[in-house]
Amino acid sequence: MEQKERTRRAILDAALGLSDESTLLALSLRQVAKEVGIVPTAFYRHFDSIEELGLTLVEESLDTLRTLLRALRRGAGADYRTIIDGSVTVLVEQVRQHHAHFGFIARERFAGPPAVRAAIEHGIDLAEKELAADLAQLPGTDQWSARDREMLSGLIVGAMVSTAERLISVAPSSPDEERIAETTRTQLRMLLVGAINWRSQPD
Amino acid sequence: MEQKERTRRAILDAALGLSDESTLLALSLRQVAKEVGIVPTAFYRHFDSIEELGLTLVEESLDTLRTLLRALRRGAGADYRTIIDGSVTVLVEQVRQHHAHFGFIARERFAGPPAVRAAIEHGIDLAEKELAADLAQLPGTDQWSARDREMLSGLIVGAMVSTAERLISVAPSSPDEERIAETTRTQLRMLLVGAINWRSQPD
DNA sequence: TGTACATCAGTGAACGCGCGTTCACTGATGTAC
DNA sequence: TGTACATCAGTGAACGCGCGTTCACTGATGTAC
Repeated sequence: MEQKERTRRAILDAALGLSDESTLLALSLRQVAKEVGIVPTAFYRHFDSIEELGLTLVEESLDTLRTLLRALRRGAGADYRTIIDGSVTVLVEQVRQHHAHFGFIARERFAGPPAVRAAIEHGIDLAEKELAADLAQLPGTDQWSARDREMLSGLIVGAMVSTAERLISVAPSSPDEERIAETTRTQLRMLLVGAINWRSQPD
Repeated sequence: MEQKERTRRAILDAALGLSDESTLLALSLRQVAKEVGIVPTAFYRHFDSIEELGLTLVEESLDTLRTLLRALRRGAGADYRTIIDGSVTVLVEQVRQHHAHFGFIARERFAGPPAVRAAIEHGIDLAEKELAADLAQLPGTDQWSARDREMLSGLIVGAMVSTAERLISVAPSSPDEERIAETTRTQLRMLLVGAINWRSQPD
């Protein structure tokens, strides 16, 4: 019974690894089976199709994303600078540890099978909405319209996503990684300066 | 001679259309030939491989992107609000007219063949650098460090890219399209408020 | 604890199909005189 | 302008290959008594 779970895990890992330099849509069942070391037909003992496997990987990857957001939220309450620095550190750490998952999301978000694309878009939307709700608890933004908070949330998530996309193609603990992290910190600071001064500007 | 050019164009358009719901890596030469209405082997009279065809499409798509940036630059000199509103209008217009090209870039940026990915990343980098150079001519930012201007440029290009990605999956001239445009305008305004107040903040 | 039986993960042969690529070809278009 | 010839875009048959999926199977693992 536990052997079955191990094979299932191996299939998921092989798919994650193989799709790394292409995409789910270009991935064949036989390639995956070969990589795992099972005969092609054994694949069907675990998944109905490559697409179903893909949806499982989306869930896993979105779980990783949610873990990231939860970790960020835990840092709230401190001053802006501390929040930002901490958030970026957590982001870098997560991308380093779950490299394959973030790469998977970046790739399949626009190039995956329709059901996979939809699931990812839904997950990102949800993340933006949750962040927007959290923003309501920060001093200053609590008096904004819900719409304005969603916009700021969109900008922040956008900056995070594009940072994650950059981090993926860079060696862990490299000078490149630190440069990207520092750029993101400064960008988020600039962004929050905008948010703080928002509404005090002429409309 | 002109017939050859027409077939070549038909191949490019067919590839653009077919890759729309997958990616270059999952696209077969025979599918393209069938769509164009030629025999598979005739493909070789125009391209050596699907990948070479892909690189041609990257060039075309990046050309579209550069046209967009040039149009944006023409609007500079006016006040911020006018620049932003005009830029977003141009962006929406371009995505509407060159839907296939922007979709292609979004998809192949992370999921395409390595050479295609590299060409797209290089094109976006270039766009960011050019925008950063333009920013130096605006009052206020001209006294920033080159690094800070690159960061702001990164944020703006990032917001533009993510807006384009959203626009792709939405009907032209729809209420959704207008909603996305308006969100982007507000986001860019917030972002520029941050830029204007930058450096007057404690460091 | 030992035995008899059921379950089911993984096997291996076989299928028809679409793939990229080769090759010798045909016949329309473009050029030289 | 008319003819003879060269070029080369598109054809069609053929190849070997990897694909997803079917099926009847084997033998290890897990369960009941």
